Amino acid sequence: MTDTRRRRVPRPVREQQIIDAAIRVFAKRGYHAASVEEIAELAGVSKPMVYLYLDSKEGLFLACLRRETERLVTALRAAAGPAHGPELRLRAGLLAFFTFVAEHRDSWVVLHRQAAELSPAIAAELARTRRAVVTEVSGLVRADDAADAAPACPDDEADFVTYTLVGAADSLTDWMTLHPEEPPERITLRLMNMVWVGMRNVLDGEVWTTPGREP
Amino acid sequence: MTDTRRRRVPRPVREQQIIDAAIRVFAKRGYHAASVEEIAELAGVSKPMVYLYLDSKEGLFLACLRRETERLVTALRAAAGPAHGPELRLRAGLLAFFTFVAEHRDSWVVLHRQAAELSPAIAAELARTRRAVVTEVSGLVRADDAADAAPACPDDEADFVTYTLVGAADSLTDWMTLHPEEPPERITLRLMNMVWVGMRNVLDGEVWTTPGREP
DNA sequence: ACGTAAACTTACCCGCCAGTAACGTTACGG
DNA sequence: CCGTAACGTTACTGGCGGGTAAGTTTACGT
Repeated sequence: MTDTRRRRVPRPVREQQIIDAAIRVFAKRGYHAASVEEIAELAGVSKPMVYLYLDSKEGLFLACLRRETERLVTALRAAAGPAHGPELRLRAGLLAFFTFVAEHRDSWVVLHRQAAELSPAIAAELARTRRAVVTEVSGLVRADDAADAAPACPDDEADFVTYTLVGAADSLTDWMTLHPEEPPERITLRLMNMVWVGMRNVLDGEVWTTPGREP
Repeated sequence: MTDTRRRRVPRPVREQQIIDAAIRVFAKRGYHAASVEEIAELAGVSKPMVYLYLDSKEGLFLACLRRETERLVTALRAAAGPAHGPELRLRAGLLAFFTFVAEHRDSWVVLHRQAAELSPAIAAELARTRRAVVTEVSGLVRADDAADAAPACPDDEADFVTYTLVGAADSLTDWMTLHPEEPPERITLRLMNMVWVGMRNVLDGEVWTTPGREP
C-alpha cells in the first residue's frame, strides 16, 4: 500500500498503523496476553516506537478504545439522526450497529469483551465508553416518549430495555459469524420483529403476573 | 467453617476449596492476570499444592469451568423439567438462570466473560460449555413446536431466538448489579414480557419488511 | 549541500510468575 | 507406638515481556 519504497513514515500515520495493529492483537489475545512486541512487529516498527508515541501499553489500549468508540458512536448517530419516527429510528440504529460489527469485528471485541483483567484507569475508561454506547441506544429507546406528550416511562424501565437490546445485539454478533451469508438487514429485521412489540409493554410499566396456563 | 482446629484437610475437600478460590480470583482478575499464588493463598494453602492436585494453571481453570457448567445446567434442567406448557417452561428457565447468577456472580463471569486470551485447549472446552448452555436454552425455545404438530421452525430461526435470549439475559446480569433490590422474579417477568410475543413471529418465519411509517 | 530534528534501531535491564525440587509434619492403620 | 503415606512447606529457576538508554539513519527546510 501507498509508497513501498519509503520506509520512513510521518508520526500521525504511524500512530494509526500502530493502533490498527493493536486492535487486531488485543482482540485476538486479550489485553494481558497481548505483547507490545507483537503489536509493534505487525505495525512494521520496533517496540520503542510504540512507547515513544503511545507512552505505555495502557496508553496504547486507551487510544484503541477511544478511536473505536468514536467511530461506533458516529455511525450510530449518523444512522439514527435522519430517520423519521421511533420505529424506523431504532431500526436504523440497530442496522448501523450490525453493519459496524460486520466491518470491524476486532473493534467490537476490544470495546466490549474485556470485562475483567484491567487496571483501574482502563476499567474507568472502558466503563465510560460502554456508557456512551448505552446512552446512544437509550436515546433510540426513549425516542418513543418524545413523540408522546407524557414522559411516561421511568428511567429504570428504559434502562432495562436498553440493556436487553445491547445484550441481544452483542450476542447476535456471534450468530452472525455462524451465518456469514446473512446480511445485517435481515438480522436487524428479525430482532426488530422479536422485540418491538414487547418493548412497549415494558416501557409502559405493564408488568403482568404470569398468565395461568391457556387463555 | 467446619473444624478450625484441624489444619490438615483431605484431598477432595481441599480441591473444592481451591476451585472455590480460583473462581473468585479468575472472575476478579481474568485468566492471565490471575496468579496461582493468590489463588493458593485464598484457599489457605501453598502454591505447590495447587499444582499437585490440579496439574497446571490451565487444568485449574478447566476444573472451574467444568464444575460451574455442571451446576448451571443442572439448575436449568431442574427448573424447566417440571413446568407445564411452553410459556411457563421458558419462564422457569429464565428464572433459574437469573437466580443462579444472583447467587454465583463469579461463576458466571468465569463461564461467560473470557472470550479472548486463552490457550487452544481452554478455548475448545469453553466453546463446549457455552454450547451446552445454548443447547439447554434452545430446548426451552423449541418446546413450543413440540406441542404443535408441525416441526415448523427451522433450526436457524430457533438458533436466532436462542442467541438473542442468551445475550439479553447475559447483559441483564449487569443491570442486576445496578439494581440489587430487584428480585430475579421481576427481571424474569419483564424479559418475558418483552420477548414472548415477538418470539413467535420469528420462530414462525414471519419476517415482514419494514412497515411504511404509520398504519 | 548540509545541519538538524524526526524517525527508527539494537541491546539491554528487571520484576513477575508458572512451574519444580527437596525437604518437614501430621494422622491413621496395624 | 511407630511407620508410612498423605498433607504440606520453603526456596529456588527460567523465561517472558514491559519498559528504557544510547546510538543510527533519513528526509526536509533553508
